[in-house]
Amino acid sequence: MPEPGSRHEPRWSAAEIEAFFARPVAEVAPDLLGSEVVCGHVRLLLTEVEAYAGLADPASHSYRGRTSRNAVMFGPPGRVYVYLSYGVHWAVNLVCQGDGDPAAVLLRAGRVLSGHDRARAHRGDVPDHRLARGPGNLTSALGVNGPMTGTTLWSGPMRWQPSPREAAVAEVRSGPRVGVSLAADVEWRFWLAGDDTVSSYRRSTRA
DNA sequence: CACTAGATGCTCT
DNA sequence: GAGCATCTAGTGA
Repeated sequence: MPEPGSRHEPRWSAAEIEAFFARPVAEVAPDLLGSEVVCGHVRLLLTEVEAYAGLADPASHSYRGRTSRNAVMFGPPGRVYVYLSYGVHWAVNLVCQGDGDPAAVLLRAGRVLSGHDRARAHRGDVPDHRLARGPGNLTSALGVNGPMTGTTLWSGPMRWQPSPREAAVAEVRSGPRVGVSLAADVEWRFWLAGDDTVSSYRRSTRA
């Protein structure tokens, strides 16, 4: 939780956060690099994300319409969409755009800024740069889980704040999304160049 | 480091 | 039943 007086105290209101995520998902995704999420005692700087749109994006969970799993994507922006991947790992998305226009950004990797001991308690004995490398590892490090789906980024268990103004913005790279068999060449994966917390690219064997 | 194989169980057809 | 928005351990260079 942010402590008063620290540089991590909230800078944006709920309305400002909602407006940030109300934009087109492919614009929001690269803007998230360098911003921070907090859950429990773990704080993370985002280093790798992927954009998923709706009806125009065959790789998106919302492509084939609303289901019980993806319902949150169809709601207002600034919410958390959590789903179970491969029946084993939680993955977390931030809902973008607006009501009825489903889109979200998948959080793929981050650098743990504080709470290393808590993150390691969830993840086991791995080096710092691997604590939150990969979508499943990221949620594990943060302690994010399924029941958190639908909560807001300003009043829920997982909070988000933009990059500190003084933060030096590293170079952003983009490329195809990891592991998708449809729209496998759409370059909607974004990461910070040269960062060792970024996961490695794997193309779907079906693509 | 690069690459591969197999476990895993939920979601949707 | 098919297909996963994945991970780790294992191999070999």
